[in-house]
Amino acid sequence: MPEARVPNAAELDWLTRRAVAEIIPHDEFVKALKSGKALRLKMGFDPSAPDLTIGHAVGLRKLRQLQEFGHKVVIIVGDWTAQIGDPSGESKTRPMLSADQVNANAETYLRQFFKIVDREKTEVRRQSEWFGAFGLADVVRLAARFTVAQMLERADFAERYQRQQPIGIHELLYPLLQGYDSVAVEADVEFGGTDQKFNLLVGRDLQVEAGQKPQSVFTVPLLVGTDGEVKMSKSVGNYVAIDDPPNEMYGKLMSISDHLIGDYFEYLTDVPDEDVAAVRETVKKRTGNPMEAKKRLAHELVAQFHDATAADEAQEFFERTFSKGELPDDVPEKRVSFDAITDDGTVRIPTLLIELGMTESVSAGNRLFKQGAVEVDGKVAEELRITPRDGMIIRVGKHRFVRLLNADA
RNA sequence: GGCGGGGUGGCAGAGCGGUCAAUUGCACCGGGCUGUAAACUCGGCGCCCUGAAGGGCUACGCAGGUUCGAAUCCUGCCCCCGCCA
Repeated sequence: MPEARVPNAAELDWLTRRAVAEIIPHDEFVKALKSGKALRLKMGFDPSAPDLTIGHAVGLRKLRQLQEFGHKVVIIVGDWTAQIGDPSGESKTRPMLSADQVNANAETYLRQFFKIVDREKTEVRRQSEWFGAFGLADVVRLAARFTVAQMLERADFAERYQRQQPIGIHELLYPLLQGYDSVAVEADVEFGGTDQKFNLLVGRDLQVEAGQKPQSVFTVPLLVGTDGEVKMSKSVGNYVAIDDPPNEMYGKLMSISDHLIGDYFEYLTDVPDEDVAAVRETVKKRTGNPMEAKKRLAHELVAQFHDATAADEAQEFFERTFSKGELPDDVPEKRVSFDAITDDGTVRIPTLLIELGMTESVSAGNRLFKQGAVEVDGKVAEELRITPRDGMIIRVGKHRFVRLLNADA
């Protein structure tokens, strides 16, 4: 039997409390950790939306921590359900995907996944391995294991039922399929956000049915998005992507609501509990500038998802361009043919902005000009037509700038 | 199968023959204030013609029709939702 290192008291506390919402049953999980057996940590994903946000990172970090003790992650590609999609069209989160799309998405997803999780200690499985051979009889047999009342226990089903909103029969099936995945891979623990609790619990029942030891359910808190209002998600747009480049990631983190700072530190960094508590206190009582805490947070996270150098540079970039309003060291350069865009030596600003990819339409460019948002070489443009010059700096708004180069030269 | 409600800009949601490129809120963009936080405030927010005045084009599920004129009325079609069976 593969062995895992047994955590000491402090480590155990860290693993089971920090960035954890709930562990069911808690005692069993702790016992398993202490047994020294390498556990199979299951997590599934839907390959229809392959972009990972730092919200996902909360759970992935936990997986990584457990891997450090020798446990094994089993990641399941939900390829089978993704190819069925959602025929009712009720849910936009389950479009029907072709096999090629699924593969491409899965690859993208895993590339990001392994930025945090250790590939060497991970087993990648596909749902189609077991559902490919499933027949109608198998599905009915699986469904027979549950009652309508049980399904209605799930919060969002209950809510929709009460509000008399439609619930597709197939939607009732998805939790069962996900639960069956646990049987198929013989999971010891399944991970997910708190919104996944019900689905994760289904796995336990099915495992018992199949004569397996039921998995523990491990839920992590849902991260609130940068707007400070609702759960971070790509569709809402209030997210920081794991793949965001350093400057962008740093900037987005600097713009989060103050009241999120504590949670972000707690869920996404290894900063000690005392420090997190101190940050919360500072923000709450306003004994210091929350901006300083945010800078530390942003630096921590950029270092984590990129590296320390990138974090330093992003911080420098931020301070320079936003705090001081200066130009950054490396203004992006854009080479444009002056001959092609000019008319007796001058060019209209909207035309130029489109050429530089700084705006979409002439109308939009005109608006920006009228609003005084366009700066040429550090001065607000007063005239609609300007004479382009090699090396000229064009700035739109507070932080979009380009160094114009003549492609004809 | 019967009865009723509805499809409008990224979303929500007004308009119900001209003054509607379409009220309003959210989101978004720009200016101000600032800590690229929140709050606030001012302006903008289809595309194009000469930055304004002015004009043109496309747009209110789809296709036709009535009318000088339709998002608004009529006909057909498609789709959604609720109630009853």
